[in-house]
Amino acid sequence: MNPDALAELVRDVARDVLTERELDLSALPADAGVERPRNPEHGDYATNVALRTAKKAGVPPRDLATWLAEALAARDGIAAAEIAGPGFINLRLAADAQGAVVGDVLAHGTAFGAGDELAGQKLNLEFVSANPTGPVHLGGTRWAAVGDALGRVLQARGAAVTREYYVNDAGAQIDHFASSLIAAATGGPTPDNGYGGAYVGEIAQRLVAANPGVLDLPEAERHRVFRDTGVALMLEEMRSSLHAFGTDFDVWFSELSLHASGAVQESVGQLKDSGALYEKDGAWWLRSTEQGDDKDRVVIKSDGSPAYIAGDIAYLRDKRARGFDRCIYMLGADHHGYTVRLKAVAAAFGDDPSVVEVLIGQLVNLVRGGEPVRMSKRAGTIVTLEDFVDAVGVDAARYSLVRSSVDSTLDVDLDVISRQTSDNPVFYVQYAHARLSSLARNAADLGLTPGESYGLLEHPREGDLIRTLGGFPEVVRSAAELREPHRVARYLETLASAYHKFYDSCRVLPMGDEEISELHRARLALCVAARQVLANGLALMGVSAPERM
RNA sequence: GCCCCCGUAGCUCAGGGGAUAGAGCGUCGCCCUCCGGAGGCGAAAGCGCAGGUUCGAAUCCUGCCGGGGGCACCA
Repeated sequence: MNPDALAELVRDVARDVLTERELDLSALPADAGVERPRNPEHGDYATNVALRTAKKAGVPPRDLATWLAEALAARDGIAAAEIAGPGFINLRLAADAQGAVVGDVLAHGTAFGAGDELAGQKLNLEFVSANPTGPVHLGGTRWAAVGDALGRVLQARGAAVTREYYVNDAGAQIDHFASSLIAAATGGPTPDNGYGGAYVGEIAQRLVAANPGVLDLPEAERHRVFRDTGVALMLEEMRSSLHAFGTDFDVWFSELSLHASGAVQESVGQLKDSGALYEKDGAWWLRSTEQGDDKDRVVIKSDGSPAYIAGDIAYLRDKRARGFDRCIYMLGADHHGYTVRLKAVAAAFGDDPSVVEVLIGQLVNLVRGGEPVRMSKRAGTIVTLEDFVDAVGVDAARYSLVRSSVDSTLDVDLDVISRQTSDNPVFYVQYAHARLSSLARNAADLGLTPGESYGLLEHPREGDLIRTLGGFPEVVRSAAELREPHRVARYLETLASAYHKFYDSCRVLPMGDEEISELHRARLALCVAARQVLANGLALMGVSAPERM
């Protein structure tokens, strides 16, 4: 019996009891369920349903708990139901009922943990979207890991996900980038507001090599070639480093294309016509204060040119036209003020602002030997995605970024992560998987095959492991609902721990010439299930599940 | 001044109103006659402060203190 089934049973019994006692059925919370108590003495599962229902039903919690416990104890699969404290009911499952979870895992395989509550939802996930004026740095890397993992989690629960990268290839920064490339190609000094990293020289060199004679073009023409080709080369580099990182985008959306196609003009015109924008001081304004902004924002400047947000207006309209139910934006903390503006854009189109969902990720701080490392794209003293991966590898890099809530600023100590020791919890989780893989190989050598006598799995640590496995689908479900993929990472650490503890106490393979028993076979099944769930969880984070380490 | 995030063990971080607040690393002490010791067992050590809501608050609300990040007719 998995937690869902048990919760269903509890609600079922509660309805029976309330009906029988002629109490108010609506007192029962719809989400009444079970939880795993911290203290093992409190049973396999516990429910607070009596506490939550008693007041509204008008009966003392302990009385209600008593009735519920009696009724629960009589049900199949429940070995014991005891009242504790103010009205908790502590439940113990029969070993065979609980062990059936192992069979569930084996039956579902890679699909264990998947669900369908998001089926039919079309979600657009926009993340990274770093300016194509330099390599992806650490902040973008955090989103590359978290955004991709979130996409995997959402897909696992049934959503249709499009990963999208908004390319800011219009605007002054791009011109500064082009000027910097020209300066590098001609041996001139890096211009003010320009970019001076080593990568600028490399790209300039490649650009000139691929376009002989480009330096002899008239200035405007030369600038255009450097800008367009430079951005293309830069993007190709970013795309390939993101790919190596395990993050691939379905759509690379050009900001410039929105201007070139007239989409900006059209969408702004639409909002002018509908009265969503108003004119003041020669400019056109978005009523962002209606969504809580400090002040309204300019969409069309008084000189007639579009402000940055005009692109966002066209872009959101485009996304909605492509049929996305939700547009999720993942932004750095330095852009948090943008949240209300984007919601205001949705509202301007007459949409519910909740179609725009903005996730704010706090910044990643770099530390080296306790000293903070300053990041500056222009000075070239940045730590890039590639630097990070070179230092610790893709798995450790992704895992260390995904395992924490994006609400937390993250301190990454380069000295620590460069050591490549087992400081990182990813090794703990991967090791469990490797150990289980090894066990599977040994079992195969011995001719041991998984068995289904799950009722034999009565050791406390077998029970812990089984219950942990049973909790996986709910973890994935909540990670998707809350947009918090780090929950999966934390779960995996718990699972790895439960497995190691089990393995320390319970012998799986027959010793010496011991005969193969049903217990051996049931334990092997449990191990296969544990390995499956570890692999499924690691896959959700885009981290490999090694057979050997 | 206004807005967002954070404040939990020595460090980095978990903890969706529930019982005795957890993990990794670090410190100290244990455990290998065969399945991977990259493991297990034990010890020391913590919710910034003050109110409020609740049967029950690390969690929700308010205020204060401390840290980080934002507040453009820039992009």
